[in-house]
Amino acid sequence: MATVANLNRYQRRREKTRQELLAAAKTVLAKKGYHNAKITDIAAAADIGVGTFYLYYPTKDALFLELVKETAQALKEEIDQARAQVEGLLEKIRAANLAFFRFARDHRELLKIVFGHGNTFNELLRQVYATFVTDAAERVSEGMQKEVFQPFPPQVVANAMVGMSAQVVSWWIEQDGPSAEEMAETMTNFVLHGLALKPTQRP
Amino acid sequence: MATVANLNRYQRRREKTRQELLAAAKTVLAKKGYHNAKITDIAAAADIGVGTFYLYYPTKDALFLELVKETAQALKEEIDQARAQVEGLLEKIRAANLAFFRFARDHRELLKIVFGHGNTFNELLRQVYATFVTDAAERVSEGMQKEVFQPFPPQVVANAMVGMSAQVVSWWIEQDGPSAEEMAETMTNFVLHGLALKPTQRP
Amino acid sequence: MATVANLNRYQRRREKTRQELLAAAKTVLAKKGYHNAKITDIAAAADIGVGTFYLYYPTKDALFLELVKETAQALKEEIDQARAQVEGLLEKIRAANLAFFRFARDHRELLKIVFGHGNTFNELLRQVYATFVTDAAERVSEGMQKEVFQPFPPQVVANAMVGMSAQVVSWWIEQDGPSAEEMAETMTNFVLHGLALKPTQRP
Amino acid sequence: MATVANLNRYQRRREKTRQELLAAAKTVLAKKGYHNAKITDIAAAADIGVGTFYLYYPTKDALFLELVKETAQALKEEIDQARAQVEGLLEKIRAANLAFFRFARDHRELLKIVFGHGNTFNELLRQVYATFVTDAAERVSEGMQKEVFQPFPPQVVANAMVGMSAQVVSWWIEQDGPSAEEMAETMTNFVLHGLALKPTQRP
DNA sequence: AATGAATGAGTGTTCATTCAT
DNA sequence: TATGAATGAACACTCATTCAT
Repeated sequence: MATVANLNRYQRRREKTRQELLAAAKTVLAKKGYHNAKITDIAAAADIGVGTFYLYYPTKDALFLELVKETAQALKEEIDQARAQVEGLLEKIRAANLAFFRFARDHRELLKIVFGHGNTFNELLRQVYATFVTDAAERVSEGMQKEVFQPFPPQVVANAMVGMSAQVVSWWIEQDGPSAEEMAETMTNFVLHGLALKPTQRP
Repeated sequence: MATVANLNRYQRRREKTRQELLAAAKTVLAKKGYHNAKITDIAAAADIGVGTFYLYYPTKDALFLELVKETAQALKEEIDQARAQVEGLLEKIRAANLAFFRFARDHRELLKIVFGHGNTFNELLRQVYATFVTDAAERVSEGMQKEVFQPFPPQVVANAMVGMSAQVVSWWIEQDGPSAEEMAETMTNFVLHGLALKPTQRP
Repeated sequence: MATVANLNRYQRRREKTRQELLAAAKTVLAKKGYHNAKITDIAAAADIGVGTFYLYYPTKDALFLELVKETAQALKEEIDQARAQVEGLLEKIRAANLAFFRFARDHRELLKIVFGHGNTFNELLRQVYATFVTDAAERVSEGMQKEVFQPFPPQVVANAMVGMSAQVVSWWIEQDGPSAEEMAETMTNFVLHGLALKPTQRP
Repeated sequence: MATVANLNRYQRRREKTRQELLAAAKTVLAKKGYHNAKITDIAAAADIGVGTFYLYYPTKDALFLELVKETAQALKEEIDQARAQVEGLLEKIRAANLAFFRFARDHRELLKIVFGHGNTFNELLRQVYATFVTDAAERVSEGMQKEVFQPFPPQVVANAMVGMSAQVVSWWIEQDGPSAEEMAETMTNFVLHGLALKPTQRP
């Protein structure tokens, strides 16, 4: 009994500290980014000693890893659940997207860690992407004015186009897969006409 | 005259060294990534002294910045040019995509720098993205088998979907813009039906 | 009575824990060496809490000190006893040596702690000594073949010579005693002819 | 020419710093011992920056290693040379011993590093050894008074006996070699009668 | 008496940048 | 202009020890 009680007491304390640490880590990482967030900062924010940090995470990387993995895991679960609630592939996509953005809305902080600042590298990428997004947005707007494109929010679509291009190409350059021409064709069709076979059930 | 000739000689030498330096930097950065590429490595690869490096670039970041900006600039020019060659917004998109992938094919090294490894951070994101891509690819394949989706290469579409989601959401969480519901709606429509108003001129 | 019984019980418990702790410490220290043996390891091996360790020893050093002193004490007692059993100085030396090696045989673990690994410093010394021992062993073997030296096991004699030299010199460099020449003379004579006045009673 | 001159200039600078660093390291290590000598101390003593230290030695251990190995090497060379100068195995032993103690006299600092303080471990061993040495010295003195032992300086012989026992036993406990009884016999004979076959040429 | 969570001073090492030559 | 030796601030991590329970 005593032993059980003791264990529980220690466990409770540990769990409490763990929670505080995690919360502090989230805040600090979201604000400063991985590289600028020093262990000292995190420990200070959690109001614990530096050494204590290392009772919970073996390295700084490990903390970051857990945070990112946990976020990804949580997001995936939300999406899976949302998808399971509805019938039909198209409906599932709609549900997944909704879950995704709701998750983002509710966990801004976590996502800021994942897409985090505080890194020369990321800061730079952000700028470069921004350039392309701006450009894309103009083209898209133009297309909408001329009534060639659907009336989407141009910013959103522009970001979508840049994001998909970047990801696809960063995957592709490591591949010995399709030719540049095939890739371009695929992407063009996908962007213009989308995934759905029948252009019907648009709400 | 002699002065001019001298100046030219010096200028030529300077320019030559700068080029060698840039070339060496590309190689080293592509191989090791930003964080693992030390100034010493780059200088050694360019066969110049460390001190000399700083005669050409004020900081390590500056070099990286130039490299990335230059890449972005070159890419943008290629795309703009390609776009200018053809008529019609849809055609322009096709042309842009083609230019984009051709550029990627011809400048793998540069792109590897931009999407570079050698960074705990990026390695991690890569993994996380990979998880989502795998998942997405399965859904997409399923939709194609059931003839609900267009017959695209699933890998490509999956990467595209993950990339666009990540970019859009990372833009959105910094915004005070559309609600999660609106975003989800937009993205769903965009993914399903694409940008084009009329689903006609599919080749 | 009850009080005495209680005290005894507590004392007995305390003594038992102390013994377990000491035994655990011996094992861990012998295996890992002083520097690599963490208090946590020792406590875990003794199946007690870290804090409990400090109820028995004020510091890590104190534990080590006790262990070494205890070992030295035990060894000394064995030797003294053995010496007391026989008559004659030469016999006493023989008895002491015998007791010494029997103690070593029976307490390998303790001696390993004293001459312990797990220490950059000691590892290094060990190597350096080994070099000299190897060299000495060769000379000694040569002398035996030429029948200039007694037929001892060369390895043993070589270790003895290196060990005595190291100890003597490390004592001497702190001294303002005999000159180098005198020291050399003494050591040479000691090594060649030994301590005994008459070279008789060799068995 | 210019290149050669440059190289030489840099090389000269490097060599100079290297020497200063080495000298400073010797002093600091001899005074404080390995563990208490911080890189900062050594760098400060050499009047260089911390970073500079690492231009010459990859780690703190490496410095220590080089110092010890170098010392051992130098000592060995001196001894070998001295030995080569004379004929006869016994004479060679005498010469080696002389070289050894002269080296010690001339390089106290280096030897202090090797047998260094500043280490709980060593401090302790020193004490324990001292106990045994004191004891041994008494026995030896007694034997001399009774004219059973040669008239050696008791301190020296006592240190020699403790040193050889420690080294031999620390070698032996790692061995599957001779029995305790054999070891004791060997050591006794060696201590009493020495290495030489004929007890003649005593000066 | 026993526990183990918490502590934080202390240190080896890195590397972008500077500067005397 | 070119060099590379020198710099030192910065930081992650360790672990013996304390102390509230």
